Amino acid sequence: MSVTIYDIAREAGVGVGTVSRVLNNHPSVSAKSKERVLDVADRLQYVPNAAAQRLARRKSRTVTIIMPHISNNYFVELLGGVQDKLYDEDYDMLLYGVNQPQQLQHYLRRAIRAGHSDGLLIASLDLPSDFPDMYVKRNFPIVLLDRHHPSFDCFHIDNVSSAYEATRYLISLGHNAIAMISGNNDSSPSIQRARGYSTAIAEHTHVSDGGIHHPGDDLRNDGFNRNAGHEVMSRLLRLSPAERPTAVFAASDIQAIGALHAMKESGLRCPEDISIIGFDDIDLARYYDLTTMRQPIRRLGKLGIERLFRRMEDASLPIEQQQFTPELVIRRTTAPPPSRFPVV
Amino acid sequence: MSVTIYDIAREAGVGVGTVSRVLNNHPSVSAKSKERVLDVADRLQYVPNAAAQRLARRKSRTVTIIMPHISNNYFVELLGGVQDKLYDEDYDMLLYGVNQPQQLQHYLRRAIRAGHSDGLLIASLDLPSDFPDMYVKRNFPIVLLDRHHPSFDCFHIDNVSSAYEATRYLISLGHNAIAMISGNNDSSPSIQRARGYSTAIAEHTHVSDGGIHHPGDDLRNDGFNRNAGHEVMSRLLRLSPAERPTAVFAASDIQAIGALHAMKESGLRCPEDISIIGFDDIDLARYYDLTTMRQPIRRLGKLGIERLFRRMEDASLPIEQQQFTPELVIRRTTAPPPSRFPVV
DNA sequence: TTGAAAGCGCTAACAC
DNA sequence: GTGTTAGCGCTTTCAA
Repeated sequence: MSVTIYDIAREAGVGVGTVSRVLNNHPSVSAKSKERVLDVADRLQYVPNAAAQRLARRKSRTVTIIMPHISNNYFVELLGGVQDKLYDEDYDMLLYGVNQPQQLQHYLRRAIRAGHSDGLLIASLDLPSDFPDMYVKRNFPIVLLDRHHPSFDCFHIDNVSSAYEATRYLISLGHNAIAMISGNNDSSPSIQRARGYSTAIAEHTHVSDGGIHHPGDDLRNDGFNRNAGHEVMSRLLRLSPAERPTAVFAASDIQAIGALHAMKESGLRCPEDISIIGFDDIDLARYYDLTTMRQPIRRLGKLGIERLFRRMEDASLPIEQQQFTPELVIRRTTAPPPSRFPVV
Repeated sequence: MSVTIYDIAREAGVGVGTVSRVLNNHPSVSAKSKERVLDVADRLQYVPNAAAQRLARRKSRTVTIIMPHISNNYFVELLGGVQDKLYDEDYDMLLYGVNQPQQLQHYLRRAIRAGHSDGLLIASLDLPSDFPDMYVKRNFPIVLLDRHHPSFDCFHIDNVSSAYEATRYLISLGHNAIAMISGNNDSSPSIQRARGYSTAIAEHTHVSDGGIHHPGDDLRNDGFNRNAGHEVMSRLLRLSPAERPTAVFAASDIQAIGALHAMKESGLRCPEDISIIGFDDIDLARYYDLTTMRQPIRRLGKLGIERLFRRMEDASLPIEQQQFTPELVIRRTTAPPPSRFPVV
């Protein structure tokens, strides 16, 4: 049905070896053969069969990326850092979006099949406990982003100290009734950020802890989604003004944005009534003038993919792990607290 | 190096045909063989070679998606509608993000190679003029999203009539000095929306056309970006109050938001001083209380991928083209014009 | 039901 | 330099 190198060989009066050599720019072919082959290939509109190439070369020129279901700007940015490199290297990108933990298992199995892809980038996903063993043994090139594991190359941030710093900033503004909007209780960044928050609160005894609040309804993306932020903030806003925190630390920008919407719906102003600080500095944060902790998201993506290429070349490389420290970006959703007992 | 069906066949004392049948759940195998093969496969930790399967089956179980460089919520939504279906069908998704027109050519060539993917979804991208011929002939399954072309299945919206309606709405509010913030002059939605605008203006002779203004600086994403909206609006605001339009139609929400920021910086209020209507109804629109034309983005993605699967099953299907009509969503950035000659 | 064997389309080693 | 040939690992037809 479709034209193969045998067709070209026959038409051009050469062997398939020569055709293959020409098509792959192998040096040892005469100019004459080269021209003839190229001519015929062009005339026949030859297009190589990708599956056959993969099988024969034992290389797929494809990289698999597994990340939470793309429903979120964080991943848009991460991918941005990855795509350019792939284009430069002429590699394809196979993308899996994970909704539920079970899917991760499924995708992992697919991803490491021979002939499927040559390397794997896993972002923002905790590995199943039985996973590392199996894959470390296979020695399949894997790089982790936004997560840490001793057996793999990792590029991630220090969640604990960043959350600590974010909370400290609210305290430094004079807030002494602070609460946290957290994510799902079993995602590691969520846990780590909560720990940083708690440490900061504990160190300042004059600050009352408004608690760490987990979303109940929408747990997509580990609770790092807009609905979750909206839901939790709505809960906080139902408290009496005296019980209500004057500042809130959201575990992610996208939740902070949900919280901002909840405030707006309740007729409250940010930062006049309640200050909000987020985490990540996704693109949207700028639009919302959101104070936040900036993660070098795009940079993580870029470093990760570059490392993956190096590892695909040389599987015996020593493991590389890099931790980054987010920086505080002050915008306009944080301010000193309102007086709690206004003159009547 | 890695274990093949030959290894399994040998160990299990059967032929490779039987192994293959067992692995593919072919009905005619004895329970005994089945058990033995499965046992050995499990013990040897067998994983099939994807490239070999593709070559032999002449199917890749992969769908390619080409869209503008993902930098934008629009595409997050679109992909959301696509991924679920792919998971259900157990297909892989190969994703290409296009930055510059030349990349599109490159990706198209890759995508239609045999053994690469079984179908192609192209979103929000104008096809190169020489493309259709080549691919129509090959009969490769292709579905277009957010664009129209007579030779392919298409799911898109009626840009002309929506822009017309948006403009009419401004006129109905009493505005008679209106301008448009447009995108890059060679993207088709940009052109179509400008046409709808012009038609509406032309039909109302008492309305003075403030012109169609294209961004000069930032042409990313066809000019559908925040900077572009900001830049153009700033230009309009430098006009004297008498020359200034009282209402503006922005070709996209994201530009409208840039325009809103420009107004704020100039100390002007929306809608009191100038009304603004956007286009798309992205997530942010709600937050900014932006009046806009709502596109069924997620739905387009879902319909597109479903159609693609049907076409992959049956390439001889007649072409299906569906055009949707965005709906007007009235929020709070539009109002009747201020009196143009206020009493001093 | 099952084994043998012929592809799928390409690469690469080998001999000339 | 170039043709021939043996894989790559799997599916599927054909006989038995």
